[in-house]
Amino acid sequence: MDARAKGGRKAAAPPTSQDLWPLVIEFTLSQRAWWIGLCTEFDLTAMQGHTLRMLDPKKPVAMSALADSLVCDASNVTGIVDKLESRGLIERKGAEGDRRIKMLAVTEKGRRLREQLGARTMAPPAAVAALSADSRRRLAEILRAILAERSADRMA
Amino acid sequence: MDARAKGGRKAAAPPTSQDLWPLVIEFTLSQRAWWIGLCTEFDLTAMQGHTLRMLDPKKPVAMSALADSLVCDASNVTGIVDKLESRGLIERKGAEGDRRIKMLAVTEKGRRLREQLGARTMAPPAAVAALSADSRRRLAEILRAILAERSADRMA
DNA sequence: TGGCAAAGATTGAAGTAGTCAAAGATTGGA
DNA sequence: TCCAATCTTTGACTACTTCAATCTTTGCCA
Repeated sequence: MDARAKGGRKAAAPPTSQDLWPLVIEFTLSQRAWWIGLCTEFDLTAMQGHTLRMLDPKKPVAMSALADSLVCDASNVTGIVDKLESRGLIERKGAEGDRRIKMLAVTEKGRRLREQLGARTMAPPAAVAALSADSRRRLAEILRAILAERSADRMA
Repeated sequence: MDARAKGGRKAAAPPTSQDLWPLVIEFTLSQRAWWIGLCTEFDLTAMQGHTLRMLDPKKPVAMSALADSLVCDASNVTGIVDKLESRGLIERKGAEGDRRIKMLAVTEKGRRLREQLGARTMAPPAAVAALSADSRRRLAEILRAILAERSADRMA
């Protein structure tokens, strides 16, 4: 709305990076509500949804690895996994060589739910589907660059 | 990493919208950790940060309006506002004509903190600053289109 | 004008997430 | 064998979330 107030003509002057970035921020922050709503449809919390999204049915991972993926404390993962396991969506399995480790495997039931969630998540909005091949390539490059920059920051 | 595994040559074939959208999702979900980290630097939780971000120092809003902005329950706002108020960052004020309403005003201390947070939030990553004017315009158009689509969904 | 429904904010209860510190189990190397 | 390191869990505490219930105030209307 601010954008329109400032002059939302169809093809306005190119925004400066100072103007563009707030739009990116607004966009990403607005995704929060969308993701929560989507997960709720599947009776999942946002975090449970993230967790299911991260787990690859074909490749079980350790709890600690999941904690890294979710960028949260290992102790936190215990509770989240508890809930998903009690619903029969995933299960803990002992690791081959190391009995300290619990590997997380997606059950068949979990796999089906995960697939449905994924289908809804990945359905591109019409605005994306309508992009030209060139626009898509550019957007992909930009997003990858920012992602790389961000994760470099995290390492530092 | 999957992207690279699949063939991350510098100027690859344009991604299909089926390929692009997951990247957008990955991007936005990754912002969660970034936002939490940023807010933590200012001793704010993510939600308190959102709240301060939403409040315009020049234009107080009602609690209920804030609840709408944050897409959360009104009862939730009470607690969040309590904490920010106890730190002297915002304050409740009675509305002119309606004594039911509490208007939220940003204090001078809050305004300064908000400004610092905003400066950090809005600092465009190098990847964005480096974009051509044309790329910036395209990206802005895309994001606005998706935002509009999403909010239309919410209304429906 | 007196009464009542609706609106705005708060409270309380219950559940989910998040951190940190400490403990238990297991491993691997000195 | 012993001991430090690793992986997971537990416990205590705070924050966020929703829902139902409450309280005040407002606005309508009979």
